[in-house]
Amino acid sequence: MNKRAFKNKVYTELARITKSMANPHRLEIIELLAQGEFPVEQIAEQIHLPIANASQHLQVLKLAQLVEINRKGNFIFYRLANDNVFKTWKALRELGVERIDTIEKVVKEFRKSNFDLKSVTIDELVEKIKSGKVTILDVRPESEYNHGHITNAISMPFKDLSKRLKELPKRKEIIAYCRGPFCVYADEAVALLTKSGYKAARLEEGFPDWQIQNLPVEVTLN
Amino acid sequence: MNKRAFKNKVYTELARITKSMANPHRLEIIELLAQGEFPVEQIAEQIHLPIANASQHLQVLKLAQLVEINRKGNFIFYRLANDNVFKTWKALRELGVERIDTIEKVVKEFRKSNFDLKSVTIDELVEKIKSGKVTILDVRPESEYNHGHITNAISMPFKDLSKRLKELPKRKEIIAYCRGPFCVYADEAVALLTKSGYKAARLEEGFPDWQIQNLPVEVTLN
DNA sequence: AATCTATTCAACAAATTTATTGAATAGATT
DNA sequence: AATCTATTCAATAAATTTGTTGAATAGATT
Repeated sequence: MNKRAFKNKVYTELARITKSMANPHRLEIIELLAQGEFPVEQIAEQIHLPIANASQHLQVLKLAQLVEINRKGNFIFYRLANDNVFKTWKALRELGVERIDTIEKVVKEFRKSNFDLKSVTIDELVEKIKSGKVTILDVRPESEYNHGHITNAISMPFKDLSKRLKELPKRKEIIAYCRGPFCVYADEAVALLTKSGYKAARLEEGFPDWQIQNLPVEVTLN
Repeated sequence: MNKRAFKNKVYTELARITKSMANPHRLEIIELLAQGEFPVEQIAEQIHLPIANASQHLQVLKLAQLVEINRKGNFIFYRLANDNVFKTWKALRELGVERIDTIEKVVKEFRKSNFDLKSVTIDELVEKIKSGKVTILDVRPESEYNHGHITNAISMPFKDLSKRLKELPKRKEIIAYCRGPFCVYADEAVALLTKSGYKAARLEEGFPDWQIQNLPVEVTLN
């Protein structure tokens, strides 16, 4: 094989992988699968897509070896093939937020007009944990919490939050987190908490960003 | 704006950026521009593309704000817009090498059948530098060396290497590097050096990978 | 073995991406 | 001001990607 044929082969393969990510629905699927494993039907529901279409996008990701499957009874669960998939999505996400004004603007405007709330970085949360006085709240659906969460975080899915407010301490600051920087559960939770007299802020990023930094996590066994 | 409209907007924008990278020629252009800035004609020549076609690909990257231009006299020089572009390319590259058997296999086979040589990682090179006994050889074209190189590296573009072999010490180990893991200059250099009785190995990755880790670099002023 | 059901497949039209060609343009240089 | 030239644009055909529909399938469950 000559030099040019070698390069063509390598870059064509890399473009193939890049293409498999280059679609809004597939990026959203990747972000979702960073939370754990899900059957097609749940993925389709989360992403607001017809099942057959979600399945097609999943085939694309599977063919590119970015996701793997795991059959349990009647259901086929999809999951990310490994950490590098999330790392690449994270790099793309950060590139987009930094480079494309539209994204930063849309995120800020959405947050501001709908919530206007405070947020903390992962580093800031680490400091708060060291100093002790903080309650960490996981507002994702319970199955995602069970699959992995920040050590000592309390699970309180957003849909249950209003009923379970009393369980939370009034004095300690509450940091709510969810799937990632574009996940709205944490915004909604902080808005509700603040309105109800709690001191609360959201974590800017999500659980997978915490996990990839090798910060302490727990898994719920069953 | 509601939740779904917000997410659609964000993921569509991120997919737009991803699409702008999702092409073999554009990935190769990004890797080249990680070495410095180049006019269209040089880019086209390096990538083996008609100029009009290279220009079109550059427009795609410019529209996505991944590259910027800089006019000098009659020429328009293209460069990466910032570090995150290289970081994302690096993430994609590592994902590809790890996930896609074809890539690893092609790289290994190409190296083995053509050269069968040794290589060292960036961490290993750092150790070798500490212990003193190593010569670092930059075999990229001189303009790329001038734009930025590993501190204390000697510039000896591969095309001049055979004439200038005598300038190199026989006893010290020589580590040659070039643009990145798919760049062949370093392989060719190590093959020639080894054949001529020098002790040589290539750096697995390239100068931009060194630079992004904040390891010591120099720029040639003029 | 028959049934059930989550998922995939197949086929199609619409939209997008790509390479090629030759002409147009912007902005230096003379 | 005229010329030169590196780069971009415009137009086209071919190839690829996308969403939709309804049927097919594989593998549990009964």
